Amino acid sequence: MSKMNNSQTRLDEILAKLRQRDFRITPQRIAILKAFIQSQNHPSIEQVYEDVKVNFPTTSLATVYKTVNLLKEIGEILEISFAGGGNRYDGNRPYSHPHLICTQCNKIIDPQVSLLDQMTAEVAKATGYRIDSHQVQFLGVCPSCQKK
Amino acid sequence: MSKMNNSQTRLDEILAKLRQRDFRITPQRIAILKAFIQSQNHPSIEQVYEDVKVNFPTTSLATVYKTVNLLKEIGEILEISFAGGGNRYDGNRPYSHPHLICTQCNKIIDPQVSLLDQMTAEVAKATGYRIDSHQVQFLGVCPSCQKK
DNA sequence: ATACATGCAAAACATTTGCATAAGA
DNA sequence: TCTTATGCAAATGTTTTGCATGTAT
Repeated sequence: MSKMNNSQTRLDEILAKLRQRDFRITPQRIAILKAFIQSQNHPSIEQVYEDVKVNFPTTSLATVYKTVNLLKEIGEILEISFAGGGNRYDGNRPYSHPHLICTQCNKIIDPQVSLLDQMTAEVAKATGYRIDSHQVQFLGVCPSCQKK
Repeated sequence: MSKMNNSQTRLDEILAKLRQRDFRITPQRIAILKAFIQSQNHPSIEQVYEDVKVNFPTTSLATVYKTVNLLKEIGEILEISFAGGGNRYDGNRPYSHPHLICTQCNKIIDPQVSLLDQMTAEVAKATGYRIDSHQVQFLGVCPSCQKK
């Protein structure tokens, strides 16, 4: 199962969902979706905009924002907010999951965190809150930046 | 040890740190500090501004922002960012710690999370990152809002 | 007395909105 | 054809900045 096939599958899934909900498939939306799906680097709005403009120079920033909001509403994109950085987005895994952010090169990766469910349960039990989602960010320095 | 004594102690600590670093103690800074320290509710900038204006009506929003930046720089205030909400601040525990946010009434509390250190160590070991801090937010509905 | 802080207004950003036009269904 | 999406520009909201004045030290 190649990366390209995964990307194509994911794109088709989202397009199907848009059709199903009577949203229109436009070249701009396809280009924006591709930018999100092909980026493994949790891009910012601005990065997606620059990326889309390469192949579709007339696209406006407003359309990128509108599309991002649409994708958030249908649950196909995850917004990552953290103190000290602008918003970033994950179009590949649009459900709550932890991120590990290098504060020097701004790279973001998705670590495996086996204790997270247990931790969430602990908090829910201790406080009586119903917990719907979480936002877990670790900030640090990646191996490559540590060498510099 | 009463709450008032704790507040006074915390205020004195921060004032000492400001003096030590040759920042000036102004009535506005004291009022802003008190607003942060007395609020148990992780206030927003706007809330602090409104709070300060009650006793000090000439204070400007710019001064609140400048003071917040100063307090962040000297490490005496923690900025809490999360998707779907503006920034909030914690002037009482200015070090990384988890928050539990009610998405209905916007109340924020600080739960005990015993597994967090272990989780952080797990991530550092698995990825090779040096982890300096974390931002852990749980989003849900508090017991009181669940009843409504 | 002399820096530094304040407060105002303007500027800088980020994001949203209104509306005429273009284009997908 | 008919409605929705786009793109522009204006509006909104938030945070920062420049600068003259006030004030802590």
